[in-house]
Amino acid sequence: MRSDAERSRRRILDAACEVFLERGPDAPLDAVVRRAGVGPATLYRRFPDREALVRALVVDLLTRLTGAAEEARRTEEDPYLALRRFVHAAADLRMGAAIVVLLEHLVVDGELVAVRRGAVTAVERLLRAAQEAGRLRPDVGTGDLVLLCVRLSRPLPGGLAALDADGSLVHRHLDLALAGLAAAPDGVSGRALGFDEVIAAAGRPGEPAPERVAE
Amino acid sequence: MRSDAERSRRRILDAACEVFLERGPDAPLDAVVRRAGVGPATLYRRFPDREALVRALVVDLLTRLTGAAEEARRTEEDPYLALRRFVHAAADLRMGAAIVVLLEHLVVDGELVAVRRGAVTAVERLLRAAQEAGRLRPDVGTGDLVLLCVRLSRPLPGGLAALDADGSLVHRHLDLALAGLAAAPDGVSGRALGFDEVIAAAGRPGEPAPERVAE
DNA sequence: CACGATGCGGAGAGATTTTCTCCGCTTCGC
DNA sequence: GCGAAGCGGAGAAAATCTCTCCGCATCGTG
Repeated sequence: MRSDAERSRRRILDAACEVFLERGPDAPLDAVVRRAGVGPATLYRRFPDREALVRALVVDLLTRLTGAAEEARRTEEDPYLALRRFVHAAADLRMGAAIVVLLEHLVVDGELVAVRRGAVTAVERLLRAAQEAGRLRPDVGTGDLVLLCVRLSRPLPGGLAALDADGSLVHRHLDLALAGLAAAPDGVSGRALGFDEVIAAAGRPGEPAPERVAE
Repeated sequence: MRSDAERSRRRILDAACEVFLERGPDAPLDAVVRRAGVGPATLYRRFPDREALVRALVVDLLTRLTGAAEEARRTEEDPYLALRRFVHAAADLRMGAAIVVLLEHLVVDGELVAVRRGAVTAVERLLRAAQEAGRLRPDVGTGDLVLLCVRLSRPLPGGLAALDADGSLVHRHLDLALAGLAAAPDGVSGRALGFDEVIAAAGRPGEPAPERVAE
């Protein structure tokens, strides 16, 4: 692949990530094109239809996410700090987009299942280590962690986004939430949420579709 | 106003709240109509244009929000518990919508300023009381609180929304975040964010428009 | 209970937005 | 420098959105 083609591809994926985060998975591809600063033809040449783009984006993000989790585990001694480092990295990767986009209009094929499993495993390992070290309250699950990341890493709506132009506010609020996840005196309603439950929910967009797994 | 007209109005406002939260403030009014289960003519009869609808929604939500803050202060002895009660009530009111919608396409007129000031004052009073009681870390501001509410009370994207069909997950995650806001050992990056900063950001949608205050 | 007035929903015209393709020019890699 | 691959813009076709007209239903009152 020629270098300019690779550059275009990267630009399109980055733009798609932001646009899908801001406007949902049905956002016009035209908006992606504008954000990426490329011509429409460039997008449609590389990604024949919406599904191809979405699939490429999800694989890209989940792969990098898994990498971030493993790197955090290698880099930090303290399991809690490792988790924290990972969470911040996940926010920078705009983890929310992977989820937003994974959920709708996407047939889950073998490749996707594999990539997803890699990410799930890596995150579960991080969380469990932090809990076993007693640095994290035991009544939170991986699902809680992921959903908090999704919620906190989505861009703020409208003009509020300007408050966080450099992304530092996301990190501040992640820190606050992490402080809540650390062993803390207060009781919390509900029960720990597992990653598997999140995945199961991801499979059924509205009501109808069951987890559409091809093969 | 006839009783069925009142019912329609309520349905439309509730639907608009959800739709704007899910799809942003530019969501087609057609979607609001479908969600509300009314005919298009009913919406356009009651609200001549998008602005009228948005304005009515914002006033409605901010008024109820202020009421919730004051009620929380009256009901709970402990200032921290009062704050907590309020935050949960705000989530139920889908506070995010007020903000999302306030930010764009809305000329801030006298009525809006008044309603907004009422809400700001009530919330600041709650937060300050909790901090003075030493129940809340001093390095968080009203802006932090509001932004966390906005982020946590927005509906989860796509199929994930099913995880929180009854809204209990929002409350669980608010509890977790509140535990982080309570006086806690961990350091947090950044500085306390004031409410006024959020409001200022609210005024400028993208880059261009200054806070467009009529009168 | 019946009547006048108010409100409602559906069909659909017109405007706008979105998708997707063709083609002449540019850029890359050898 | 030359061939091939890639790029952007213009624009047609399709889909979506906005908003109105009108016949029927519902409400509140006498």
